[in-house]
Amino acid sequence: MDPLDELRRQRIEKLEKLESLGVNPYAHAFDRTHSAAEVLGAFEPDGAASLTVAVAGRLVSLRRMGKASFAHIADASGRIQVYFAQDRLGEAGYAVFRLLDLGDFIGVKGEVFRTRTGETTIQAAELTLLSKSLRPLPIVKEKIEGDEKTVYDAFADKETRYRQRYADLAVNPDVRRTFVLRSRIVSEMRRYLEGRGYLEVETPALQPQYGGAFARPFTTHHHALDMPLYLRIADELYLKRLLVGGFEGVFEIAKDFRNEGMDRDHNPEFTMMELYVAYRDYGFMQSLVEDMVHSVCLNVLGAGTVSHQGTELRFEPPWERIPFFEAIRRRTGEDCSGMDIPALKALAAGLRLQIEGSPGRGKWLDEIFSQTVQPHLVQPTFITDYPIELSPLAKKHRSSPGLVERFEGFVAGRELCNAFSELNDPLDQRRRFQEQAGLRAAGDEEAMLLDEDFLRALEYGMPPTAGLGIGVDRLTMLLTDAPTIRDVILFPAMRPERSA
RNA sequence: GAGGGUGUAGCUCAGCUGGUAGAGCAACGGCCUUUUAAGCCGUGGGUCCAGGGUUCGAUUCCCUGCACCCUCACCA
Repeated sequence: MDPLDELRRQRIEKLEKLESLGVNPYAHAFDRTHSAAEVLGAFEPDGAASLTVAVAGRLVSLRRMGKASFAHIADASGRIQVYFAQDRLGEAGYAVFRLLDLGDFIGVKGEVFRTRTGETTIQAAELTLLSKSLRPLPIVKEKIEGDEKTVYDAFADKETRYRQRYADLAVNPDVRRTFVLRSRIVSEMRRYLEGRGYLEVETPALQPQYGGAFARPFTTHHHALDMPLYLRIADELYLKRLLVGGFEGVFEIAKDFRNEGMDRDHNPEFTMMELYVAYRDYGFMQSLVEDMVHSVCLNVLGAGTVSHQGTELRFEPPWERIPFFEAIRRRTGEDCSGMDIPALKALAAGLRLQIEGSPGRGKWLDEIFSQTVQPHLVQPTFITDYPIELSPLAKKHRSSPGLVERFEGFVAGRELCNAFSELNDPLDQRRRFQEQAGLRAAGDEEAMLLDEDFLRALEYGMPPTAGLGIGVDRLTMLLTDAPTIRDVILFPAMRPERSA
């Protein structure tokens, strides 16, 4: 027999014994009076009144000693010790206790006391089995000495932790904490924006034509309409349509899907917050971003700085602003702003950079930037005023020809956000799309598609608008000190498991 | 996509130069009513990732495949 099956069989046998004792191994509900943490907070060892509580949780440690035992149960708030003694529970109750396994969910009712060694503990007067666990969780022993917590043989196998996140969460409280923080980060962003009058909206994830970013899409097929559909790679073009419609400030927090490589910064589906506001430009948006991110950091972590992978990141505004070409000049000593493709190619060769195919000027510039500048952008920094070739949806710079009013925020060498004064000139937008069509014809699979409906909307008229996209996963990585995006996505994309 | 690494019990890991595998925890049985990595005595548990090859013999050496991890590339 499969050894795991043997462990499961033992537990099923116990389950059957429990049923024969009249115990329902899968109860319908249990009324709690306290969480584990609340018991610890409420108990006054020297208080005159006794404290009787009902708590529920998963059995995570067990020390059996004949007719009395100690155990810990864990709920979302933490863990608390429970003392099971036959003379209190009765023989029938203790018989049920004997059939419990680590991992079972139980409810316990009883008086709180303090043990000889000083640990606040519930003396179980009643025990209710809430859910029998049939498969051994990698529950681990812990030793707590003062503030020192030692975990023995922690459940650490990354593959299993990602594939079976439920087990990871059940066993590793720090993982739960990360996802609580993620929720608070999103919640704080939402609160920040709602407090300033922005309207949260939902736009299509299934789109007849994708756009708003450079990426290959996931494609699917609508049977009833017998037509291809694409999962969105960005929200941008739909949100801008809403400004045509008269909304003056909208945002959307949603999944985007990009059919590309995966690494520690990329998951094929990821969460983006996009924001568009009328009558504003990218300068306004810079202020908004630095203020919002600082505010989120402050409200979620209680400080405006965070330690990320050993580096202290300081989010207090203002963030440094460096124009794109200036940033390259500082790193390479070269001013690329006037360079044509051969000159850029020569510079790239000098830097030992290579690009496959026959890239355009934008691609060369981007490559030079991302190799020479980006890794050095550790503290929050805005790179501003990008070359127009890189930004077909951004408005031309008001004073510098060849540039657009665009900025990207970088933190810890990673792109955090992308924003611009939105292009609202429909004739210019059409020309930019046509340039993209040219790149596409030349083999650039990620070049943008011309979107006639979007152009129609722009022709009706879109007010001057500032737009923003922030990577929610990346922001979460920064604020939770996560080294990889997989640590901030509950169920990250994985190759299929070998059939078990 | 390239290079490197890893894959052994439910979990964490040993296993030197080839001779069909060990530990701790978990599990099972026994003793134990204030323990806390509880303790003591005993027991069971393995397709050594998969498939080929070399060999008398492969967990070990070679090849191929798969998964995961790291670095680089791609993904601006």
